[in-house]
Amino acid sequence: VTRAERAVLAVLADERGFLSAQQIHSLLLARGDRVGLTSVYRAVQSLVAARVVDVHRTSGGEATYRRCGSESHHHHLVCRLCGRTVEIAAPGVERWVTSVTRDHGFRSATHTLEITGVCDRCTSADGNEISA
Amino acid sequence: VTRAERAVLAVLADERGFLSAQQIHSLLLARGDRVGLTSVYRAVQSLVAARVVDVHRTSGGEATYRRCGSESHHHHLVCRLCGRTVEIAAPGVERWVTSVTRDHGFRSATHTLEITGVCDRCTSADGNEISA
DNA sequence: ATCGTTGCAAATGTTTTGCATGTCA
DNA sequence: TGACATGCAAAACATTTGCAACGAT
Repeated sequence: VTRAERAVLAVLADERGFLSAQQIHSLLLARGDRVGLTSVYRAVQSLVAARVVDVHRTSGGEATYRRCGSESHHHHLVCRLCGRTVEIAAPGVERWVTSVTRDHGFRSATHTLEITGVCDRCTSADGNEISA
Repeated sequence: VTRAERAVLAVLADERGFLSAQQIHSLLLARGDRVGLTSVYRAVQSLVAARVVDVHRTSGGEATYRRCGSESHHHHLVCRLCGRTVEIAAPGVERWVTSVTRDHGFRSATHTLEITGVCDRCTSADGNEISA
């Protein structure tokens, strides 16, 4: 557990949305933590590997991060207008993936499943478009 | 409707998966179409704006594209060593996605599911390790 | 002394933009 | 001619890596 990882977690603990590495870095500097951008990138990498942090790719292509609600395997339902995210457990999907993978002779399989749509708030708030 | 747009659509018409801009460009060259990479980028941009093409961001951060409506919806099981790909139909997963999406009030949902592993050939061809 | 962490600078890879040229009505 | 499409080269952008210096055990 490195200093940079602790600092990144401290920032993510305060924020409930997704933050990009650069935003995390700016907030760290604002707090007075002197951590390099490189270390922020390295920290989020290992936090993601440790399943402590979730990644989400914005439509602009940058990776954004937030603290996981749970450390077990789960998937995301993401609103493509406002970015609101719901964590979803999918035991049935996990079982299906495991069996179909084995049926085809594959080993060491991993999977990613992401669902994007428009959430109820954005559906009713009509005319709202992505601005950024 | 520009020449580049027509060329990109022609490539996407043949492929049912998602292709990156660079893959589209390579396929165009292979076909004999002389189109610059820049024009491919500009073409997919306007095709996306026109809602003729769907975008998907890979976990690696690159944008991939496919023709809209060509939703012969299936998923891929990809060997991360040799690249061999098996197409998989997953009606159960589709149903689950639909219901969980609706339960959370989301509309216009799309999903991507990717499974990667090591296929039987690569497992038996011993000594092969992930190099990248 | 050793080993892991740090951060600068430089490299990488994707995508965008400036600009001069080509093309077609 | 005029407006637009093209493509090269260079820029912009997020991210990764090389490497030398640092700190703790």
